[in-house]
Parts: sequence; C-alpha cells; structure tokens
Amino acid sequence: MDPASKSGYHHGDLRDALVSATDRILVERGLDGFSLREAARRAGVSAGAPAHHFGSVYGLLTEVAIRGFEELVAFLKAGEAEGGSDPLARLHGQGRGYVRFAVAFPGRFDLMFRKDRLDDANERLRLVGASARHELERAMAACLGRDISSPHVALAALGAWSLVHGFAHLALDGKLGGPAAMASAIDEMLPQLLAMYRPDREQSGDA
Amino acid sequence: MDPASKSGYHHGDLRDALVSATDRILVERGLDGFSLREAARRAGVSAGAPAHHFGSVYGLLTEVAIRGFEELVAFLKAGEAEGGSDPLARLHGQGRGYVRFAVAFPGRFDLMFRKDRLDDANERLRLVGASARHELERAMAACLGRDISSPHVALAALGAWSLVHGFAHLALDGKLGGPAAMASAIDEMLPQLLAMYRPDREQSGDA
DNA sequence: GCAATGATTTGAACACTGTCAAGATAGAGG
DNA sequence: CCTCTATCTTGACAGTGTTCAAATCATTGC
Repeated sequence: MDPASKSGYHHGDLRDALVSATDRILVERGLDGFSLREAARRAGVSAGAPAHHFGSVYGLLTEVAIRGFEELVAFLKAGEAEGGSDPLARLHGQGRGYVRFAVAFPGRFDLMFRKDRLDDANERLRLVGASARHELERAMAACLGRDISSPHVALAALGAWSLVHGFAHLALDGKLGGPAAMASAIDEMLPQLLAMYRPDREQSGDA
Repeated sequence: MDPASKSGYHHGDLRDALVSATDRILVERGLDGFSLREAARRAGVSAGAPAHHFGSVYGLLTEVAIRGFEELVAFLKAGEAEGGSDPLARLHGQGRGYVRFAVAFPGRFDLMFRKDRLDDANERLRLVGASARHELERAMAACLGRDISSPHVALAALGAWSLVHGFAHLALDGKLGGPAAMASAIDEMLPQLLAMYRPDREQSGDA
C-alpha cells in the first residue's frame, strides 16, 4: 500500500530480501561463505539483479554493515543503562554491551570492521559509525569529568574501544571457551580487565 | 651446493620465490590485490605450480604470515631494549615496537590477523604466535611483579595487546595523519595512551 | 656414461566468482 | 489503451583457486 515499505514491482522488495539473505548467510557460513550470487540465489533472483539496487557487492555489504552498526548502538545504550548512575559503571556497561553484540552476531561483527569489503565513502556508514563513537565519547567524558571535545577524551575513548574490541576478538576466536563459558567470561573477566585498565584522571593531560 | 638452501631443480627455489613475490604484492597492492595466480605470474611459473609447495593459497599466505610474526618478535625485542632497565618502560617500548612494525609493513600486518586467509592448524604459525605472546607476557609479568603463569598476567597482557593493536589499526586507517605525523604520533600519543591505561597492580586480583 | 626414478612444473579443464550490456517484463501514469 | 520507466533475466566476459594427466628434468644407482 504505502509505496515506501512495499513498492511491489517484480519481486516485491528485493532490496530488503537481499539484505536479509546476506544476514542469513553471515549467520550460517560467516563472511567467507558469502557471495553475491548466493545472496541472489536465496532471494530467488538472478545474479545480475542486485546491481540495480546496490551497484556492486560493496553496496550490499555496506548496507548490512550499516544495520549492524545501528544494532550495535542499541546494544551500547542498553548496556550503559545497566550501569545505573555511576559514570564508570555506565562506561563499563557499554563495554559489556559491545562484547555482547560481537558474541551475538559474529558474522555481522566481522563484516563491520573489514573495511576491504565495505564502501568507505558511504555517507550513512560514516554517520552511524560516528554515532557509535559518539556514544562512547559521551560516556567517557562523563567518566573523566572533562568536555567531550577534549583530545584527552578522544584518546581515552580510543583506548577503551581497543580494550573491548580486543576482548571481543578473543571471545570470537574461542579462546574464552564455548558459548556457555563465554557469557560468564563477559560478566567476570571483562569487568576485571576494565578495572585493571581504567583511564587515569590523575595524570598530567597536557604534555 | 648444500642441498638445503639451493636445491636447484627446475626453478631453483620456487618456494622462496613465491613467498617474496607475495610479499611484494602485499607491499604494492595490499592483501586485496593479492591472488595466487598473480604470485605465480611474478615468479614466472604456471598457475598450478604453487600447489605442490603449499597445497593451497592458505599454505602460501600462512608461510608469509609466519615470517611476518618472526619479524614482529624482532621488533618487540628491539623496542623493549629501548626501555632500559625500568620494567614499565620496557613494556611500553614493546608497544612502540608493535606499532612500528604495523606501520612499517601494513600489508603483512593486515594478513597476520586475518585468520580467514590463514591456516589456523599450521603448527609453525601457532608456535611463532605463541612466541610473540610470550614476549609480551614476560614483560608484563616483570612489570606487575607476578609470576608469568598468573591469570592476572594473561589478562593484563590481553589488555595491553588490545590497546596497541587498536592504536596500530587507527594509525593504518590514516586517522593519525600522514606518514610524517605518524612517527611523531607513535612517540607522543602512544606513550600518553599507555600512561593513561596502565595495568593497576593495586586492585584485588583474586575475586 | 647412462638409464631409471621421482620430484617438479605445465597445460588444460572445471566450477566458481563479480560485472556488464542488451533484451524481456510488468506495473504506473497519462 | 498505450507509452514509459524501473526492474529483472539472459548470456557473455575476465578472473579466481583447484585438480590431474602428461611432460620435463635433476638426481640416484648402476
């Protein structure tokens, strides 16, 4: 009816069909098992069809990555909310949300940080990526009691991002045990790690 | 003469020729620009030839990654030596060595951590990877005044690795400016980051 | 010195991949 | 009803990694 959600041409809504087909492939076979033709196959469409909607493989994968980042931001916010009112607890909550997202959607997570498969120039991708970084920097600024535009905050945010990203990587490599042990690792080891490396507000910030 | 180093069969030493051809491709075009056929082409050999020496693409890339890790370990040791006798300075020196390697050999660095292109089961790869991790844990243990087998050390090492890895990633993404600014960033921003996030030996280690 | 041996490389095939141009199709708007 | 435009198919092309029988050639044994 409304032309935005169901513009029933030949297929109906091939754009979304391809995106969700890709998502399913990422879940079942990972990024390596993905191919544009396979996505087209699953959408019940010929190999050349995706080009009209996404231009090239990069376009399709970029679209999937964008939706991944949107969901990541949601996970960050949910995790932060668990932290209550203490700024440090809220920051750590974001970290837990980050790792939880990585563990929940390994395929999407893989894709999102493999820039060789994405279109870096895509405006929406950059926007949603900046949005995620903004979430982190806001929580970090509150935690350090500094302005969000401070280079100190940017540097501390980089460090915090690296920490949880490395932890997530480790979890996905299976180095933290199976899925059962992973959940407890996120709730036990990650807090320990975050406590061990916390941004130190006492150091001289302007050298 | 000695059959080990120069067993002049048809090509002479195709194994090494393919490895160095791959290395050159990584420098010139990055990992995306690599293909097994292109490497064979540069070695002046047919497309099927590499199979005999490496089994598959994974074998060749894994060999290149192994040599990369060997060089990384050398960079870690060199950086650590710059730290003099202070354990923390030595640890931070290792971090500088890590980032320097990543910046000096971006292609190899990319490859080394793209496990979808490597043969995880390769024994030598795991050995040299473990060797690199051991360097870090040794320096970290000295820094924390704990035994190297302590889980606390392992966790702290993971955190430190994540920090410098994230920093290196950022540098390679060009977010730290051009090559000129990069060198100074390694010598200025990285120490700040490492100082901000340093393993805290005062926390309760056994929860 | 020469033939046999076995490692090394070739060449052609196969099943894939992503992209492209040209034609078929079907719904929308006049 | 008829055109028009976006959508999709078809068929081709260049390129990829892998496989395998056949050809090549250094080495080994005689």
